[in-house]
Amino acid sequence: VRTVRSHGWLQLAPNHWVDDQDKLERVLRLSGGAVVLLRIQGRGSAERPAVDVGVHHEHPLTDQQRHEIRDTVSHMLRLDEDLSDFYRLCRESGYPWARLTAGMGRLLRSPTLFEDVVKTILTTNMQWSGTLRMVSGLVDHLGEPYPGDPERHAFPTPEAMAAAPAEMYSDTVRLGYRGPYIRELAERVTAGELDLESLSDRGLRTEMVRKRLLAIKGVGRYASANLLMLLGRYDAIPVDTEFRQFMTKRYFCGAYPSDREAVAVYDEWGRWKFLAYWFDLLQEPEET
DNA sequence: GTCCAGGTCGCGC
DNA sequence: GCGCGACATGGA
Repeated sequence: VRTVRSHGWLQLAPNHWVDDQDKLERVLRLSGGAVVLLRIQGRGSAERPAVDVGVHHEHPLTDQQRHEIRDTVSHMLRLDEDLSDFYRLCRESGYPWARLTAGMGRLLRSPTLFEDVVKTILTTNMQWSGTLRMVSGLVDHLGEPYPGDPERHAFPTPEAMAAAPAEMYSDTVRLGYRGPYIRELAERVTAGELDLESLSDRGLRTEMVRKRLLAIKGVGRYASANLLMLLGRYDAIPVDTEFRQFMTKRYFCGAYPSDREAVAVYDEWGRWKFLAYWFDLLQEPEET
């Protein structure tokens, strides 16, 4: 479970991790409608990391398409995020994070916030296997196929998800009570009532972004904190069963702390609370 | 069968 | 603000 969690987003369709090659594959639908297959692989050293992106497409790519892919991959890997302040705090605190090296801490995210909101809602009150099943169902049934291998699909657009009949969610993908939440979200985004992607604006105040996220049906405290984390705002910790379990064991000798007490452990980390927790968790020896 | 998961909503207080 | 039951689904 811990291992799964540490690579969680990597496992959610249409992401596909090729284990023996340390490679991330993913079908991507470009804004113009072209559907391509990306193969993303790390390269270079720890000091000078680099990323190779292989693009598979029926036709030669235009410059605009190249730029879009470059921007998308950069967004997914958070190559533009500056974590140097967090690394500095780690050094200063003397925290025993021996394995922590520059470059860690860039948790994978999706090309769009829409996709991440959908996925986050599908993690709530659900075991990981259920999340995998539902996300795969959405991708397989509503995502556009990649022409080179029609078995593979992109993540569905809000339009495709809004246009799908309600039975698709209840009977085929079987989202349970989350179906109406997901459908309403897709409808509002499609109708232009809700501009999720504008929430990526770094100029917005975090409180403001949180408020907008909480206004989405199906997004509560945990989900909003998780989404803020995906947006590069680490001051809130998604308090879930995993967090509670870890904190109980790691800091409270098996006695259940309140959520408030547990979160307070990381108070000194200020706007980096989540990353502090994250590395704390990763440091913990793996179980089986 | 029963319990519950990487919670949230809609109540009533 | 806080406590509580309901909630679809599938896995343990």
